[in-house]
Parts: sequence; C-alpha cells; structure tokens
Amino acid sequence: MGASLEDVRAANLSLVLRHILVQPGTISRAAIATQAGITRATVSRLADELVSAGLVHELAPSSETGRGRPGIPLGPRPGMAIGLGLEINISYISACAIDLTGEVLSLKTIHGDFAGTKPDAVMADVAELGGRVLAAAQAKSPVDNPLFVGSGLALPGLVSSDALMLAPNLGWRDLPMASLLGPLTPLDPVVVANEADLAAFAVANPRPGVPNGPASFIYVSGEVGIGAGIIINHNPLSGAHGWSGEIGHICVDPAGPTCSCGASGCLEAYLGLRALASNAGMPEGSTADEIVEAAHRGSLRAQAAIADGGAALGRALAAVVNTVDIPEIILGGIVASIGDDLLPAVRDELRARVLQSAWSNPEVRIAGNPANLAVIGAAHRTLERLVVDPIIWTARPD
Amino acid sequence: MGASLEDVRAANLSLVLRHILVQPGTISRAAIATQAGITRATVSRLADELVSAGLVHELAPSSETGRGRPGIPLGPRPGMAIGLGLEINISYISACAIDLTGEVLSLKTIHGDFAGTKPDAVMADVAELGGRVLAAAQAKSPVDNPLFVGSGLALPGLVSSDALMLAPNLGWRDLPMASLLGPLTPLDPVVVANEADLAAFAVANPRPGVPNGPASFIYVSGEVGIGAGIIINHNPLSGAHGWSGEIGHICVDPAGPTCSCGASGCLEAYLGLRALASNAGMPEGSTADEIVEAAHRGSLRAQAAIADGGAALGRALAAVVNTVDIPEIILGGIVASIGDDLLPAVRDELRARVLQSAWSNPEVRIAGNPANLAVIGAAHRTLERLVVDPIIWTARPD
DNA sequence: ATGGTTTGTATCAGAACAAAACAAATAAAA
DNA sequence: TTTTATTTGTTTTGTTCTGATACAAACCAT
Repeated sequence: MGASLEDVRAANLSLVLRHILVQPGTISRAAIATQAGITRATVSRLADELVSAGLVHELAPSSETGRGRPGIPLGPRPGMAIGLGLEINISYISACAIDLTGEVLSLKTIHGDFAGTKPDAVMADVAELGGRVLAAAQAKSPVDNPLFVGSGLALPGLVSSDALMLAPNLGWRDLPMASLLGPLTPLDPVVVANEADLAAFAVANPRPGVPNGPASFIYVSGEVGIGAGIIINHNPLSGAHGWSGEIGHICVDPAGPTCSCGASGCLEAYLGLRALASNAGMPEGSTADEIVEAAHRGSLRAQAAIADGGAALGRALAAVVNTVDIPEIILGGIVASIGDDLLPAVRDELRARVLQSAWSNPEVRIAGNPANLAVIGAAHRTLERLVVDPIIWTARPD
Repeated sequence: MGASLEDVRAANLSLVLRHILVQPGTISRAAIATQAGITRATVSRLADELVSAGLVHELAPSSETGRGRPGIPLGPRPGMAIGLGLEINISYISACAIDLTGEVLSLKTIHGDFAGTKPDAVMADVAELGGRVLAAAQAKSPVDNPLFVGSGLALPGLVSSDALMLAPNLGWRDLPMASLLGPLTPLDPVVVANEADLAAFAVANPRPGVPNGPASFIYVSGEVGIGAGIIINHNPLSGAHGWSGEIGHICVDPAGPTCSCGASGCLEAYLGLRALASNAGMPEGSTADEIVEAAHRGSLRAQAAIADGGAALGRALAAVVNTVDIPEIILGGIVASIGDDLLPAVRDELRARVLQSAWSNPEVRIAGNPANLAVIGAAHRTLERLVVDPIIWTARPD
C-alpha cells in the first residue's frame, strides 16, 4: 500500500516512544531529538501526544547538574499499558501481566501434568488464570483505568496463524485457532506463538520495546522436546509458516536410536528429558537435576548420556549455525540445568563443524534466568504491538 | 533515524516503479493508483518524474478496447538503466549486463581453472571482462547516455561487508574488500555476495524488482562445494554476517568420511563433486554428467554414490527445513544435473525427518535454468538498489 | 451528434516536518 | 548580585508531501 503523511507521524511517534523506553526517566525531549535525528519541535509535539495519552509522563527534574535549562525527564507511566502473557506447557500453565516499564505486575503458575489433556478444558483454565492475573494487575496499578493491550499465548508446538498444528508432548493436534482461542475471547486480541520463539523474544527484548539483548542468537529451550527461537539482527526468524526452530528433530546420527517422531537419531532422542533419563539408566520421570546429580555422584551411564547429549546438541547447533549464521547460543529450559556439563562437548562440536568458526566461533552460554521466559516474552510481544504502532492507542476517546 | 516527508515520496516512487516493472507495458497511471491505493493525482506526479528521468516511458496505447478514455501504458525504458553482474567461480569467470526490463544486453564467460589462482590477477581479469561487457551493453542500448547503476560480484565463499573470509575451493582467504575490489573501481559501486545467495535472488526475482518467484525456498547450488541461498517471504536470509546457507558442512553422519574442512561426515563429503567421483570409483576430475552416465550404464558404485549423496542431501535439507521452515527446495548447480537420480532419496529423507511434513512437506524440484543464475542475480541485485530507492536516480543533473 | 465513462491533470486544502525565532530556566562569569 | 552564556521547550512560519475535487481529453455506445 502507498505511504501517506500519517505513516510518517506513526513512525516518528514509535521512534520517540522507543527512545523513552530505552532510557526511561533519564531522557529529555531535546536529547531524543538529537539522538533520533528529528527536530526538537517535532519531538515535543509527539512526546506531548504520548503524555496526553497517558503512556508517558514527565518526571521530576533530575539533580544531575548541567549547563543551561534542565530538561524534563520522560518515562513510561507505570501500570498504564498492560500486556498479558499466557503459557501452556507440559508441566504447568502460567500467566503474567507486564506494563510498559517492564515490571511484572502479577504472575501466577499452576503446576500439573498437561500431557494428554483436553484442549478446551485447559484453555478454560488458562482463560480463568489469565483473568485473575489481569485483575490483580489492574488492582495493583496506580492508574485508574489501565489500558489492556492484549494477550500472547506461548505453546510448545507448531503454531501457524490459523491453527495449532501439532504440540507433540501435549498430545494436541490440528486445532483451528478460532476454537482453540474461544475461551480466551475476554482477553482479546490474542497473539499465539511457539514457546521457544517467545522466550527468545524475551531475551532479545529485556524490557518491552527495548531490543537491548544480544542482536543475533539462538535460544535453546527444552523439556521433553527440544526447540529453539532464532533472532537475527534483533528480528525473530519465524519461517514461512511460523514453524522455525524445530531443532529437536535435526538428525544427529542416522544410525542412532528411533525418536518418538519415527525417524532415527534425532537430537531429541539424545537430549530430550525422557531419552536422557533412559540413556542414563534412570527411572522414567527423572528430572534433569537428578540426572546431573547422578553423573556427579559417579554414574558412568549418566555421564555418558550427558556427554552424548552434548555432542548431539553441538552437532545440531553446528547445522543451524552453518545454515543461518548466528554468533551466539543461549541455553535455556532443562538444557540450562544440564548446561555446565554439556558445554565442553557442545563447544568442541561447534569448533570442528562450523565453517566460519575460525573467524567467528559462536559463543555458547547458559541463560541467566530461564524461568518464565516464555510467558514474559508473550507479554512483551503484545506490548511490542503498542510500541510499534502507538498511534492507535494515543487516539483515545476522551 | 526519523522519517520525513521525503521518505514518503521515496517510498511511493518506488512503489509506482515496482508496479510498472511487474506489468510492463500494460499498466496505466490509473491502474497503478487503484492497485497501490494511492490517488491518481499522486501517481501521475510520480510517474511523470520517472518518465522525465528516463527510467520509464509511455508506450503506444494498446488496441485493447474498453469504455472511456484509454490509459497510456507505461513500461521501463529498455537499455536505460544498466546493472552489471560479475562472477568468479572455480571453473569460469563471467559478466553480464542487464537493464530494468530484465533483458540481458551482454553476457560473456571465460572458462578456466581458477582454483589456487592469485586474487589480484583474477580480479583484474574480471574487471577487464566486466568493462567489455558494459561497453557492449552501452553500445547495444538504444539510449544515448545509459545509466550505469553499479555492479554485483558473486563469489563462492564467505563474504562479509568488509572482507572475503574464505573461498575454500578457490583457495582464497582473508582478503579485505578494499584490496579485493581495487581493480573493479571503474565499475563502482560494487555489491559483493555469496554465489548461492545471488542465484537464489535471481530465482526469487525473475526480473529486476519483480519478486514474482516462489515466496520462500532454498536454492541449492554446488560444484566442488555445496552451498545454498535461502529466501523467506521474498526476503533473502543472510544471517548475522552474511554467511548463511553453508549447508555443505552440515554433519550428515558423524561416522562418515573426513571432509576437506577437517570434520567428519559433512554433506560435501558425499555430494561434493570430488567426493562423488571418488565414491563412484571414477577418476578425479570426472564431471557430474559422467557420473550420472556411469550409473545409468549400470555401475553399482556410481549408483550407490548417488543414492548416498541423495540421502545425505535429504538429511541436511531436513535439518535446514526444521530450522527455518521453508516449503520449497530448488536444486541448482551440479546438483541439478544429478537431480533426477537424487530426488527419490531426498524426498524420502525429508518426509521422514521434517517435523512439519504431515502438514506441509517441502516440495523439491530441479531448477529450470541453472546456468548463469548467480551472475544474473548479481546484476538484478544492483538494479534492485535503484528500484528500492529511485529518488537518487530521478534527481539527475540536466 | 450526444451522452456516458474513464483517464490524466490542475488546483486547492490539509497534514506533517524543518527552520528559525523566542521564552524559560539554569550555570558560570563579572 | 547582576549579567551573560547555554540549553531546553514552545511558537511561528515555510516547505513539501498526499488527498480531494474539479475539469479537460479521449474513447464507446446510442
């Protein structure tokens, strides 16, 4: 479609808001103008618009002394715009509400075993949980009528825009979006995406609208299944249908064990939680921590299982890096808990197999805070919609 | 940077030009207006600008009869804007000149063995060849003073914006762009990219500025080495440094033969031309066609080599598809010549190993016209710069 | 011929940013 | 203490876009 003058204003409004979010409470209109390359006059007009919409407010002048008239620091108004994140995973469902400052206003998790459950019942539970979290957030917010931006739903599976195709470990399949999201209608609009992709989004955007995280990285997430979210130059790589990052079924050894997907030697057949436990000679249902503990206590089988898993992960990641050229890998989920023991094997494989390794060998590190990353990412994603196009929200009826 | 009114005009100018390029010689100002969602008045102004810059011209009214005043068909002016493509490969160097209509005005190739050559000597040869091709194109052009847009250089290796890191089969390494491109200065500005990426670009854009090809696909290219160019939703996936698509070194079997890169079981160790010949029990230097012929004549070793190569390719591509979610694969280069014999094994592996295969099994097909795709893509890429931002070229001194 | 219809252009109004001038608030200097 | 310099935020004016509207041009059908 053709561009119009309104698009210019929308783009600049978003730009101003972004600059405020990046340096909340410390940046003045004039500073935004110089940093963003717009006139002070224009910034002033746009900033006033954000202020009068309530998204941004003026703070008390900082004591920081300087020459000339001191600027008025701008910052996001706490509790004004609320995004809701929802997550369904194998062993829990959870919901969290976050505002534009990035503060988690409310976060609740219900543990349980959701493998093989009925989608509509679980969705109703999630809707109820989300409603409670939203209510708690609104109650906590200092703002009278907070703006509910919408919700994001993280699922462990292949999600396209019109249906959930497959969530193998939940046992869910071929659910049209409309019926799946039915129970969530009070929380509309809902954005649905893969859990690993949203966790990666959270890493890339430590606060809503602030792409301060690493520019390009692979976030590896996993419990029973292994998935990944890929960010390239601050942009999520979602693929043609939104099904990117399914690294759990990369073939690591064609002579390897049969995977639950039917193929042989998938990464998941080495590093998935069930496979890992079985390879370590431990009872089904063992946790990652128990396996690590067994290895540290001297179990040779556990040590071998972890070493094999690390080599498998390294080989799979080498394929990914050769394919999409990414300089950093962040391990999350259960992979993070085993991480320290996996790292040597992973790094060895990467060094040997990545063509670019002599110039830019990918760094591998363990996520600092893997807990709740996916729900948080889901909430950030809904807020991102506001940051990208604040013009919708600034034109409020009054 | 902030958006200004000029950006709106630039965007719309590009949009109008794109619509003209998509339906050359058949589209009128009014049709562009309705299709692009801009006013007739605005389209008229922008189109006139393109006409007065010489990029577009008005054609004779078509005989196609309709109600009301007939529109004036617009089309790109043949021979006006010329982009130059250059390519260095193992067994040839070539250059081609293309105009905005997509017509190849001149194309010359010099065959030879460029493995282990000296970069500066080869670059000088390429510059000379490019100069001759450009001169021939300018002579052939019906326009008095054609616009030279710039050149694009396709290389078989890892190219970043500041250096050619590695071109294994040329034996080139760590060449800073400045010194590499020195001999090409008369052909500035030069865009450098990987050969497979540019071939994929040519497939995605059958004519300059016309993204009419498949929306998302992987183009597999290969001679001695195997590489790929990946397009997602009409956009090239270039990775963090521009080194994406190095699928030749995806591990296909950790117990497999040692590759020239030092690792074991790389795809290239099965499907690279040298590996294929050796596995087929044929003399070094055999061509792909000779190996196929041997297999058809009944050589079991050749048949096995091809089957193994197909399985290896399928396994590697499955990893790629699981990672980046692409619904179509196009085989080019020598892989295209063996293609018919590879397809069954490739498809089997994909069906078994791609998680999404039940919903969207990637189609595999052989490129229709693999010859010269990379040079053509290089030329298209330089012309793309004009199409994306024609404002630079419409503001000519007069 | 005449009317209807579509195209292309000309004119004007509106919207947004840029440039410049100005008022306000502070620190530094006299 | 007063003055000056400096920086901020706002106001005013000018420029440059697109959109809306009106109109002339060119064709078909009656």
